[in-house]
Amino acid sequence: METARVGTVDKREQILQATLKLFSSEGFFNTSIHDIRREADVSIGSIYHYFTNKETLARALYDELVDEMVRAIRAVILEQDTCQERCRAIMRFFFSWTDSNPQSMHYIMYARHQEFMPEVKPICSSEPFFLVFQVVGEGIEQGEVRAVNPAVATTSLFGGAIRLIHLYLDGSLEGPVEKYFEETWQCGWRAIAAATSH
Amino acid sequence: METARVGTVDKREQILQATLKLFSSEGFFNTSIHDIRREADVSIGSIYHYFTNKETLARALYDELVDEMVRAIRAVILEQDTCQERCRAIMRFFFSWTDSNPQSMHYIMYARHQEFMPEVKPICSSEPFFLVFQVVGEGIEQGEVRAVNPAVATTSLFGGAIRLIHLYLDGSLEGPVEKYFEETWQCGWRAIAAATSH
DNA sequence: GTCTATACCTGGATAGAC
DNA sequence: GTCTATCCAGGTATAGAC
Repeated sequence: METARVGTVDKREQILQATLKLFSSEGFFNTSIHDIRREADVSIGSIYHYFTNKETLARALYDELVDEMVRAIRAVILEQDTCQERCRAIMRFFFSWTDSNPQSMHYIMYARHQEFMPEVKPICSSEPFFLVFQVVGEGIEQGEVRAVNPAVATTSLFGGAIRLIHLYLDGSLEGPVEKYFEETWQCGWRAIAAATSH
Repeated sequence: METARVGTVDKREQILQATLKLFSSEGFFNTSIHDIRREADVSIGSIYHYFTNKETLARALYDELVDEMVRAIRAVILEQDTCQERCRAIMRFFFSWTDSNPQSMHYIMYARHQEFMPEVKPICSSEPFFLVFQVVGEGIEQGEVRAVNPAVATTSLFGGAIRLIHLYLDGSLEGPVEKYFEETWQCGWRAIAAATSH
């Protein structure tokens, strides 16, 4: 962690950036260490100095991005009070992050992580999704959300947004994706809102 | 196409079945031709007799499954009259197909096809999804569905279902997935139904 | 049409100089 | 810490017998 940061950007970060670019556009398996070496403009030796192998590199990148997402969701939960406000802010974050950082979103949401990181839990049962699941679960308890299965409620609320983001990341939908936010949110919330809420 | 089918199951089919099993569980890149050879209990020579290369094999499997899906959706469209009935039947098909044929569903919906079939269109812009898109679009024109962006309407209606199916295929949700159908459908339709419809 | 044996090469990882 | 050169396994695809 305490690598020198003298003037030039540190190499570790350089490598991670190149990796993100290539993994998100070409995929893990279509990206060789040699490709990363070229893109990052470092030597193979440096890559293996900072990361023990290709999988570790993928994993480090994944963990950083998941962490970033978790921090954002946690912040939202602290700032907002009701389930509705929290979910709305979380969905907005997904949209704005997609526009500002499509590669990160692509890598985190789209890649089949288990195919190259056997030990990692599927993204849908990882921490960010668990947080969202909890928020929705509380909404059910409070009566803000209709009494349906919590998994169904969560997927029904966010499924549309995620699907739309996939469509965009695929190139099947023109961006910026934020312009679809309001409508998507309205649909999602309508799907699960308790009768009193709308 | 006109391969002999004398008594024993033809080898082409044997190979496709083995491929489906391995690709859906291990992924395209983690499955070698040798693995397929072993699983299908044929020789490498046979595989290359029926398929020019690994990518062609993946593609043939993909095309067959997409075709099956398209036929099912087409049948639904013929049988049902309203947008609501059609969408409900299509969603039901997704759920029941997931239960009866999880490997096919996994391969068709989950794999990052573009990573190994560069020329294939992303699944969300492929024919089955286009059919669904059309059905929803007509629903908007007929006033059955609220006047929102058609892409938003389609993803809002089916996003929850697809997400839930992913969750199940990931092993994050216990099956059979059909038990979640009714609730998921209600949420999905509620998301986009015109005011008069419910 | 089916098989085995093998050619060939990509690409992950290491060695070791600086 | 950074680099280049190199090793070597694994995997796709082919050759050619039967």
